[in-house]
Amino acid sequence: MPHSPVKDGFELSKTRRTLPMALLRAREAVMERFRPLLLAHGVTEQQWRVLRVLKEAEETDASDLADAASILAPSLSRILRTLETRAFIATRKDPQDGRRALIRLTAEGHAFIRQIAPESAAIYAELEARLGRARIDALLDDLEALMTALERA
Amino acid sequence: MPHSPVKDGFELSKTRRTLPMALLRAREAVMERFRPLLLAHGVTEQQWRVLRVLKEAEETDASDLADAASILAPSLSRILRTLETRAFIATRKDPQDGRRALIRLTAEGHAFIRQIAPESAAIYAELEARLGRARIDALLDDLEALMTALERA
DNA sequence: GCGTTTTGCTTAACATGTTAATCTAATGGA
DNA sequence: TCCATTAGATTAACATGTTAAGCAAAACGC
Repeated sequence: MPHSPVKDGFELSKTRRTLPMALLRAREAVMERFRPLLLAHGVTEQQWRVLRVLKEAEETDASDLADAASILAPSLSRILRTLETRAFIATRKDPQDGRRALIRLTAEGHAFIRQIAPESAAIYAELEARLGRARIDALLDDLEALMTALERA
Repeated sequence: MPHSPVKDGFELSKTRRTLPMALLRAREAVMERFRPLLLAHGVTEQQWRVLRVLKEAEETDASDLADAASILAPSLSRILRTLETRAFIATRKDPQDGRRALIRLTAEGHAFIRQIAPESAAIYAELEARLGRARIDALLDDLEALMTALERA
């Protein structure tokens, strides 16, 4: 029994023992291991997320991309501009809907991902080795369940 | 069996099914509920974290504060300037170590927290009601364990 | 069909995240 | 003591987070 929850329902919890803080710290502990790799290749964490999502989809519009990468639309606008400058992505207007922007990886974008993927996968494999695949899977399931439970107004 | 992990150890996982993404999305799902409150009171999430940490400590130096609030030193410098302008905190030099800055809440800072705390606690209580106290505690323990397992070079 | 509303995206403005550089105070070593 | 090193904090520069506006295209209502 590692904890003694002393709370009457009207006070703030200990900051450290709250979902937002715990999730933030845990994520930070994980990301810490990937940052050197990303920095060495000159991409931000968010740019890398966008590239990975694009790799998993042939072509997407900005909204789906933003949702899949968990990036807000304004940030995505800037990121896409950057990635287009580096020629990693190509953009076109949706012929069916003039408002939508369709985005896809270029050959350079694919090549860039191929260049980083092995190291990234190796880091993740090291995480799995240290934490255990089963524990990670269970945690991912729990997080998924949490989000499902929170879905609705 | 909700998932079929198809991975040979040399490819990237599906972006959505990774620890960084899952932790980010879960945190976002939780924070979403607190944002309206913080916005209404004119504080950012990070400023609120700093205030809460300060409330739990009589007086701390900037380093401990940054660590406890999971905020990097450069961000904390700017945040403290803002909070000092609003007269929520007071700063002084450590007499024993001229490099350290000691920070504490002012009466206004305490009053501000008292003003928001009930609503914040209510939102958290609603989270607990929806997710179950047991599940949240288990998740917090798992996240703590994850960080412990990742501690070391 | 036409004006209104909604949707997809971009800009703007300000706060924070992130890395590197800087500056001052304390520490260590000769 | 003196100098080099280290530690705590700030500043700088650029990218992203966040909210609010703005803009054009599409959908809606009559």
